[in-house]
Amino acid sequence: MAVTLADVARAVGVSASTVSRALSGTEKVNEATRQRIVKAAAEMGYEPNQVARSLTSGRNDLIGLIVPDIANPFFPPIIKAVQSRAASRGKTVLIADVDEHPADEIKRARVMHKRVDGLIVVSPRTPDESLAELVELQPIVFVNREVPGATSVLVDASEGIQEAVEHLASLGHTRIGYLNGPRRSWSNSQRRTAVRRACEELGVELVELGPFEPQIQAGVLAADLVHSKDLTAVVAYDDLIALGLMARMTERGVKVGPDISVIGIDDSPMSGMAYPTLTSIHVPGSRSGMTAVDLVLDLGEGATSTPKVVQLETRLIIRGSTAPAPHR
Amino acid sequence: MAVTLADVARAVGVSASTVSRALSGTEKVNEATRQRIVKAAAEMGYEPNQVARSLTSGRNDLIGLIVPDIANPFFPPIIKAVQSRAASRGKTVLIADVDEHPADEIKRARVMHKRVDGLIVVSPRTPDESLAELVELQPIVFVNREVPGATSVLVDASEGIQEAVEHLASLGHTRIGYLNGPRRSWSNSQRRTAVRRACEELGVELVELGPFEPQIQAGVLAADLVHSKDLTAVVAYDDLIALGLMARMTERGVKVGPDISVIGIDDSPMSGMAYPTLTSIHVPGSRSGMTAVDLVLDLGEGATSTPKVVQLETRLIIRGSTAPAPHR
DNA sequence: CTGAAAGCGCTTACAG
DNA sequence: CTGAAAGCGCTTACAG
Repeated sequence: MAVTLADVARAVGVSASTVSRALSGTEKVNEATRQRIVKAAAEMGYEPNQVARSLTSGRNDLIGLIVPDIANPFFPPIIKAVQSRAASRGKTVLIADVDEHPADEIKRARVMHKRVDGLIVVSPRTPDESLAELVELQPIVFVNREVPGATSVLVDASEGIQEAVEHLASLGHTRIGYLNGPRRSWSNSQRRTAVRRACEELGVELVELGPFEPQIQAGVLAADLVHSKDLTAVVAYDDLIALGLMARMTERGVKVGPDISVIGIDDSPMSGMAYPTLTSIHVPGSRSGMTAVDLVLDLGEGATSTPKVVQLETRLIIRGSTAPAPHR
Repeated sequence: MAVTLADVARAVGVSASTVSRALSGTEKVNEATRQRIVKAAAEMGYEPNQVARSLTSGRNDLIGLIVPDIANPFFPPIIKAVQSRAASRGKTVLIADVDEHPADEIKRARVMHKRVDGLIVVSPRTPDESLAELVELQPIVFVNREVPGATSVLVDASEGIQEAVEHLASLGHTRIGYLNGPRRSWSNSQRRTAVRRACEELGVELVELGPFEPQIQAGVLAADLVHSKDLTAVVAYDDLIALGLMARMTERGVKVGPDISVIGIDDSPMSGMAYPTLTSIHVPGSRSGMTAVDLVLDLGEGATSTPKVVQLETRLIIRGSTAPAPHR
C-alpha cells in the first residue's frame, strides 16, 4: 500500500541500503545520488515506517509520559515542558493519563515500554511493593516520588511550606488546618511532614483533616469540615482542594481572607484567577518536566552512573486568600 | 536482552509458531501444551514485543489522539472519554498536544499514523488547503471540524447559542458583545454565525470583538475592550475567555451579574467554581470523545460506507454570571 | 493440532 | 561510496 524503501530504491536504481543511508544521513553517500534519492522519495511521498525502523534500530524517538490526571491543572504545564524539551532533542512525547488508578500505571508503563526510548512517570501512586517492577522498565525517571535505586526529580515542598506557616503565624493565626491529599501519595507525606515540622517550630497548633482526593469537589467537602472545626487558616494539599474549599466557603457566606485564610500548593494558573486570588506555594512543574527529559535521555544513552536524584525548590506566592486572623 | 518468543519456544520444546498461537489465542492449540506455554511464559517474564507484533500483524492496538491544548479545561473530559471508550474496546490511547500550533498537527499525525490503528483529531486549526493531507491518514475522525469527505463528530452550538441570546434578551439586554475565538477556528465561525442569526431574529444589537486565543489571559484583555464599548452583556467564544474577563472585571470593581452579564461556552468544570458561577453553554465533550472512538475503530475495521457526520447538541446552563440588564 | 518458512520494512555490520 | 545479506521479534498462510 504505502511507499516503501524498496520502492524508492527501485525507482532510483540503487539498493535499499543506500536509500536508507541517504535518508537517515548517518553515513556518507555520494552527494549526487543522495539528491536523486531525496528527490524521488519526496515525489513518491515516501514516509519511513517507524515501526520497522524501531524494530531494527531499537530507537523509537519517543518518550512515554505517564500522569495521574490531566484534568488536574498542575499537570499540563509539566506535560508541555516535557514536550518542548523532548522536541528540542528530537523526540516526540506519548502521554498516558492513568486517571488516578495506580494499578494502571504499571500496565500502561509496560505497554509503552518497548515503544519508547524512555519513560517519565509523574507522581506515581504505585504501591511501594510494585515499584520495583516499574524500575525494571529502564530507562525510567520518576517525578515527585522518591524511588529507591531509581533516578528521580523531586520537589522539596519544605521551604515553601515553612514560608506558608510563617506567613500565617505572622498574621496571628495560632491554630491551622492541613488538608491531607491522597493516602498513598508520596507528595502528601512529604507535605504533611513539612507542615508538622513548621508548626512545631513556630508553636502553631495543627489540625489534620482528610485524606482528600486532589479535586475541586473534595475541597467543597473539606470546607464544611473545616468550618465545623472552627479554624482560622488552612493549608491544602493542592490548589484544587483549596479552590473547592474557597468556592464553598464563599457560597456559605464565609469571607475567604477576612474570615478564613487559605493556602494552596502548586500555584496553578487558576490560583491567580480565583476570587479572591489564592495564596499558593509555587512548585516548579515546568522545570521538573524539563529536567526529567534530560535525565531520561541521558539514561538511555547509557550515562550509566548511579541513579540521580534532583531536588527542586518551592516558594510561597502571597495573594488575596490570606489575611490577619479574625478577632474572636 | 529481553525474553523473546523463541526463548519461550525453546524452553517448552515447541515451535515459535505454537507459542505465538497459544499466547494470542487466535487459533486452536492443544490445551495441555497451551498451559505449559502460558506457564513458562509467565515464569520467564515474557512480554511480547509490540513493535514486532505491529510490523507483522499491522495492528497496533493504539489510537492516536491529537488535541490543541491540554491546558484548556475543555479537553481533558474529551481525552478521558476517549481513553475509557478505547479501553473498553481493547485499545490504548496516545495523546499528542500540539500546543495550538496548526503546523504541528500534520507532523504529529504523520508520526503517529503508522503506529496507531486510527487517529482522532480534535478541533484542528489546520488550514483548509492542508486538510486533504490529514484526510489521507486513514482511519481518521475529526472532532469539532467539518472536513469534506471525512468522518467527523460535530457539536452544533446553535441551539445553545439561541438559548443564550434569548436568555439575555429576556433579561432586558438589547446590545450584546460576542468575543471571537481564534480566526482559523471552525468552531468559532460556527459560533459567530449562530450568534449573529440569533441576534438578528431577536432584534438584539451585536458588537463583535476579537479574535482572542482560548486562554484566560485573552479574557483579561477582552475585559478592558468590553468595558470601553459600554456593553451590558457578552457571550465569549469559550469559558476561558469568559473566566479571564470575569476576573478582570471583578478586579476593576465591575460586578459581574449586576453590572455585566457574561456567558461562556463549554461548561467546563471551572464554570461552577468561579465567583460568580459562570452561565455557560454545555458542550457534550465526553460524548463526542466516545463517539469518535467508535467511529474511528469502525472505519479501521473497514466499515467502508460513506463518511459519517455525527451532530451533537448543546444547551444553556444558567448560573450566576447573568442577570437583568442594569438601568442606565 | 503443529512446524517450517516466508515476510513485515527497515538498519547495520561486513565486504568490496 | 555502495551492495548483498542477515536480522530485529513477531505473525500467518501453507503443509502436514
